[in-house]
Amino acid sequence: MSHTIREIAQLAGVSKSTVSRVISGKGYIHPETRDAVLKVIEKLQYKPNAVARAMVSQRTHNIGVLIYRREYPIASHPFYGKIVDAILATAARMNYSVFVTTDHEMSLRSADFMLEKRVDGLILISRLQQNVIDYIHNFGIPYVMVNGSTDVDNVVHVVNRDQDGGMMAAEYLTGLGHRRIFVLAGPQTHRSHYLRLHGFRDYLNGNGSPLDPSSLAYPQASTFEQGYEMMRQHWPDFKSGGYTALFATNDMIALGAMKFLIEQSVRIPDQVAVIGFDGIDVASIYTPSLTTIKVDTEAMGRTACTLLDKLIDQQPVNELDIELVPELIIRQST
Amino acid sequence: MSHTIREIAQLAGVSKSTVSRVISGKGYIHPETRDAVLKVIEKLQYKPNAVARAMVSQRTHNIGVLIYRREYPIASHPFYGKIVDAILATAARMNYSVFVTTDHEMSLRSADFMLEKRVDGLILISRLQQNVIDYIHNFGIPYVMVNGSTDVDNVVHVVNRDQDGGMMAAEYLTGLGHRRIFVLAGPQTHRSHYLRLHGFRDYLNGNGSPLDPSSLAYPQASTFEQGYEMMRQHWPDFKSGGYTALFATNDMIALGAMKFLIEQSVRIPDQVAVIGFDGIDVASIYTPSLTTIKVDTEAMGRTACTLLDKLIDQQPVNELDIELVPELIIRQST
DNA sequence: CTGAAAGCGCTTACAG
DNA sequence: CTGAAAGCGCTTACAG
Repeated sequence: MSHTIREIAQLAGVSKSTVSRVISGKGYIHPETRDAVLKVIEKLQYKPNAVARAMVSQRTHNIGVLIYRREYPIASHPFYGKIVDAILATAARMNYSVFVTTDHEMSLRSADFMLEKRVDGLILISRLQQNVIDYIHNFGIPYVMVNGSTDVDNVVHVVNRDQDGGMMAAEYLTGLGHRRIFVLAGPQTHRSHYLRLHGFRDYLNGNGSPLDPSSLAYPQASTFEQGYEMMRQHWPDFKSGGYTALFATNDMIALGAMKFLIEQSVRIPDQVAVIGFDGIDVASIYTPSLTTIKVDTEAMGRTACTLLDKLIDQQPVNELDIELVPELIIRQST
Repeated sequence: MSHTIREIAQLAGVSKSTVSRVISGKGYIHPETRDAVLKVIEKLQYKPNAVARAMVSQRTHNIGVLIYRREYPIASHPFYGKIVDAILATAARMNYSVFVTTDHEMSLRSADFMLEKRVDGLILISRLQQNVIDYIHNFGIPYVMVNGSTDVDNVVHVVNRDQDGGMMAAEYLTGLGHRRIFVLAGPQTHRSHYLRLHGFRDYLNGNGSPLDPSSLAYPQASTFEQGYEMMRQHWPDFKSGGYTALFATNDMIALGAMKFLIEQSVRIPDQVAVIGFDGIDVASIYTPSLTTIKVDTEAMGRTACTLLDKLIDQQPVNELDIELVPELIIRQST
């Protein structure tokens, strides 16, 4: 079982204060006293109770990750899961433990959970409801938003340069000689899908070959199933439209569409080149592997952690909007 | 900012004890007093400090999930991530918060982390080092093992019936008429890979068509890359061997091998049928989608949580070895 | 260099 | 039905 500082003190023949001092390393202490105490600690495998420590220091060394997800998956999400992984790794390095929670009910319950637990800070991922954000904001607890859509002033946002990414995709396809490009754009209420489409469109406009509305379809969700379904619905138009390339505003949609194309015996990339966005793992192992604009999820998680730590420490944070640069990854599909 | 029970008491004109009682709902209390207190609580958006509560109740309502992973990913792992998701969902329902940690250094550091945090219990996933397990065991904290390889007595284990799953795969392929089956078996030091192979082999033996050693290859890791690579190495033998089916002891290996086969223009399932094991998401969206023996990861996570809760509550747990039944999912690859 | 005391924010008997 | 007191396991001034 677990021991207390009191037992250690008794066994070492000193006071609790002394034990506390040798553990914290603060204040002077006689070497012999220290050794005696250390010996007892070692023997009893004593570990200071973090709860008691948090109580007095008003610091839990816990951070909470709150992800908005209407449904499964949460942690294992191909995109957000990577951010969580990066947070986990960085947090561990900084000696924080992390609570992972989801807010699927769009309620305040999950937020309450964290707030009651007295985490030192929060990382909010994805498009949480405004009321949840306001709620957390009012609590005055430090937090950082990752890939969020909402504009709250004076808050640290970590996002991807989605518009630039859209332009990169357009530039790449255009450079490959493609002139007839079909686009599958996910829900435009999502900041990412919106910006990616706009970047793509802007580039084409600037290039003198604007995107025709008939070359654009909107899957209702950014899922594999919707990508497949949308491609199926637009297949007749696609075939007769002379398209040689497909851009989807995320990998899952691209993959779904690609599956449909393969099933129609379309040769990729010979007949149709396909490019996605996100850079999830599946994209790299698919057959053909998917060319994509990769978001630096590792940096997102890492940066979010680092900044949150600064906020917790009340250190100044000079930049509030951190924008990460995506990268074009060329694979078999183009 | 956050308030204390003291402030609430003062504003409501009662004692701290009374406030505590209306919050906990324990003991009698005059309706008017209750209303007055509740009003103040509501107005101040007061939330009891969970740390202080944990301190006195000796219950944190936190559980820790410790996953063994030599490297990335941790939470986003296609298989373990699903278990984590199920744990997250179940834990939330039971009012537990969950810490997610990994043990990649095979050290005791991650365990210490949890132990100091005073979680009420631990869920250990995958093949943690024996010393880590012993260490945790000695601490006397309740824990449950999921998909672990180690045999510790008197501990709750939640596992998949891997041997049965292997038999199911063999039975299915045999039933389809396949007689020449090639097998890619992941590291045999892993309990799962070992049992899956044995179940498969046992069935074939019982069926009078034992597996020839030349029909068996061992990828060094249970990864996509290794599956691809092993298939590539054995391709000459495979081609000349008249094989009509391939069984891999997990989906990632199967997928990697399948990619290689597709690249050789092998038609799946017409020329070669492929079956994996695990039931990860990628398997269902691949082209062709992969037939597999699906492990009930949802039940694993859920069961682990439920049992851990019982252990924490000191309730009797009648069964120590929980074995989940896998399911054959037939898809395009067979 | 060391110890006694107060306090972090709660809950839990114990009186009344 | 309600309040005062003790205590959960630590840390932090304050004396000495």
